[in-house]
Amino acid sequence: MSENPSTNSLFPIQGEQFPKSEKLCNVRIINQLFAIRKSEFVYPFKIVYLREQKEIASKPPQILISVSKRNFKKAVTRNRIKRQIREIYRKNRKDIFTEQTFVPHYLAIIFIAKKQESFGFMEDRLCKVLRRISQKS
RNA sequence: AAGACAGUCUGGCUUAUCGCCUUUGUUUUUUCGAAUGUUUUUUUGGAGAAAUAAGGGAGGAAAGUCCGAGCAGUACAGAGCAUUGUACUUCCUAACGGGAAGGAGUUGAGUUAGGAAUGACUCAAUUACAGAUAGUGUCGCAGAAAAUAACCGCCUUAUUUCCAAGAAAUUAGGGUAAGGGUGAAAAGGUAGGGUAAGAGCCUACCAGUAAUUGAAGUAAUUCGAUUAGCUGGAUAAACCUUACGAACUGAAAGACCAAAUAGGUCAGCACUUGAGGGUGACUCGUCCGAUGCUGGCGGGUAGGUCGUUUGAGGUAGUCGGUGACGGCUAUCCCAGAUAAAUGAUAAGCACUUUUCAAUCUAACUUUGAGUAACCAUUGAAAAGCACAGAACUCGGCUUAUAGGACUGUCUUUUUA
RNA sequence: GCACCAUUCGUCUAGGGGUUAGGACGCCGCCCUUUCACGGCGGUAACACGGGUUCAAAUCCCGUAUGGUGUA
Repeated sequence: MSENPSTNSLFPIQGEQFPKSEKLCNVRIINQLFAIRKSEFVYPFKIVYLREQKEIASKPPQILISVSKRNFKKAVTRNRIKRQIREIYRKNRKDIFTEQTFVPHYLAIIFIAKKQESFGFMEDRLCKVLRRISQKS
């Protein structure tokens, strides 16, 4: 479609922007997402995803990030983990989701671990899970 | 100078790459309305999106949700009961259970008076600090007795036994708080008089209570005087009494806009003799025109704006006040998110600790010099760099907190 | 966000100013039995933490920590 093969039509202009339309806020869709429960797991991430049938994804997926209050009591550490996960997703999604791969409509990234992990470790593992989802058909 | 304790203030910095939220300006674009106009338009206003430029973007506790207010809705004549909170005095404050200054009590240290008990003064810490003589309740164990004290003891009267009298003993009664190994607490303390034995029964001194009253102080209270009965345990963070206060619910409060009650089905009513709708304040007129209205069942929607960040506001100066704090003047606008923004990564600097090396020397071995601790300086490496994230907004309190700065008190050492 | 409750042996609990802090299940030892189980006897082990009131606190009051509940 596009002349330049490096550009991705899902994330056309500035590939590393993260506007509000890519965040999942609707309560009904969240309930639907967790009712269906299609998921992948690689420590320390569990990913729940949903793709509506008969539709080809033309928009980038909406995501939500969840860190349990039970495992991390303090708001400061929860906020930091969520920010790190958001940065990893923002930097790497362009390479993972393209027109040729499987693109879900909605994603929930859940952090399962009981202690904080290093940024490099989390980046490696999160890319691995997202690639596994993108290989599906 | 070091350490401990208490209080006040502060709570890292820089660069690069990629981002998030918000305010304002410009450009492009979508949509809605108004005017002009009628193939194509132009002007203007509102709302949304994108790009770009500039500005701003967590705290001293944002935390706990322990108090007090603003604000909003509901209720409400007034007063009382019930429930519940507070409690030395004066002041500060919008208000407070907060704060300031003062008073009193308790504890500790020092000085001093004294034979001692103890008193006086100074300093520090601390106190939910009204009432126990309005009433009710409770006070385990021990102890005679735990709050209307008589078990033992002491004294005495009557009776009986022995009997010259007295003494002793038995039984019944009376008086008596001086004595009785307890206990957290034992019915004012000491001395003298007094008595059958005793007792504030009386007297002196001391402690305390009540009433009247003088002086100082705004007051709490302090220093005194007179009289009285002589004395009345503790507990109100037991019930309670007195005084003062509290209506209830919380921004998920509340206000507005948009969307929605379509189609279906059941029952009733009206109707081509014109139902109903548009235009219009209404009627007439005119246009559309066959189903319309009411109720039930069932079905369906759940988003946005305001509230919301200009406020008992901040900063600086100055004046008043012992102080909390207040007045005046100047100046500034300083987060506003909504399943949760204020960041992520990398590098460097600063700070702290540890280790190593070098310099410096006390000292030692010895007389060529060598080995060289502590402190300090320089360099390198490693580790650490607190507590913690706004959710309508303020005033406090409480709790957490690496490192740094300042002030006060106490202790130790050195010098004079 | 707001409102509220609880914390006692390893577990579930009683006790609401004066007890040796009681009970059940568990664990340990002994007896019973050829052995195990059942049963009997005995033992072990607890008032979340820090202050205060009181002669005396698991209990009353204040603060902290932890866990939980309700609320659209």
